[in-house]
Amino acid sequence: MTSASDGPTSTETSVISISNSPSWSSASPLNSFGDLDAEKDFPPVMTIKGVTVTLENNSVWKQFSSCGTEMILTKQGRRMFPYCRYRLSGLDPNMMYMLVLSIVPSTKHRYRWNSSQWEVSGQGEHLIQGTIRAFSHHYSPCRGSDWMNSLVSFYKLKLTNNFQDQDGHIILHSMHRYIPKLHIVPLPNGVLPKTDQPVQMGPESITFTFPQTEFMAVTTYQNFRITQLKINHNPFAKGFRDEWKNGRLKETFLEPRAMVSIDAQHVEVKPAEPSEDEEETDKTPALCRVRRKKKRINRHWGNPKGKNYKPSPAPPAVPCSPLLQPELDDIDGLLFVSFISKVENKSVCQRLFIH
DNA sequence: TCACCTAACACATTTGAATAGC
DNA sequence: AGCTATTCAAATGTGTTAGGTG
Repeated sequence: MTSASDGPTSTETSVISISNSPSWSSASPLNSFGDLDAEKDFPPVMTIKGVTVTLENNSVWKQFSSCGTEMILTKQGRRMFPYCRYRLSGLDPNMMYMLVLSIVPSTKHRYRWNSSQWEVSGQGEHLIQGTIRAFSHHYSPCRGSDWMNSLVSFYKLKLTNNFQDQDGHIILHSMHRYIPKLHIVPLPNGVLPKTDQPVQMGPESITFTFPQTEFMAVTTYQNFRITQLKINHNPFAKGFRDEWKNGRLKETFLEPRAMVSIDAQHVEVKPAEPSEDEEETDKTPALCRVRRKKKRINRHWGNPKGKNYKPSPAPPAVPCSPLLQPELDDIDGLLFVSFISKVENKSVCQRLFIH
């Protein structure tokens, strides 16, 4: 296997020519957009040309998409949550493949949040000269057998609205809708293209798009229900969960006219993400965004576990390809291995050329 | 005034170096 | 000396929110 360091570094870019255009998607499961197909149950498994890709954390994506997924953009780059995690099968075990994630606009419009839902506010920003960045999995290229033996997680991918970004993050426009696309690019020679050389996606290349992963890029969360889901699912936001339980924020946020009933299935918390433990989500009535206009609260977060708190030790790793340095993902009580190197965890960003 | 953006903030988690014990 | 376990601090990832900008 080629180590991650063999690929382009975070500051290097290459160009991938892709024959399938972003094709403005009309399909959207986003309730807050008022789409008719919001109730569709998008399958977590797709098979194209004998290659099957499973959206491994589909249950979480479904919960988010039912509310209208939002992803925060920051200048320094923000990780996606939920992130794209796939399981692959049907690849040629001995063939080398590149796995690339691109995030393309799913509509031509710019949006604005109007009390309880998104509405079109005008023409969307154009792609700069038809090029967008794509995130190459840092173990690319890798043998088909290696990709198939482990989960493929893109959780290192970061989103930014900084168009001068030099860190290799995916650059998006705020208040625009996007959808991630997974590109599987076979490399018959096993040679990673040079960073300044276009990577031709031939007819054997495959692109997978899961409609439930569509999201709105924002700089501040607009839909209160999304904030609640993020807090409930993301371990790094655990510190905010108590606030929902003790009702302080509930009282602060809730205004009768803004309340929207929340379906029980939308707040159901399943242990699907690396964190998810966990107690049932508060059945807090959802409401549209109400910005708090009050003095900053001097909060006492207080770690109940005290200074001596130690995170639980990582369970034993599931055997995987000896070529890969495993990283554990704890999902649904099971352990999976994803291609993450603690040593070489540079994000690899490439430019994707769309014809 | 409004919509949107930015940066500082406080917390949780992760990571790795330092230390102790065997 | 070498290995393992424990402790601690720094780095990083979160959502919050006051204030800035156009």
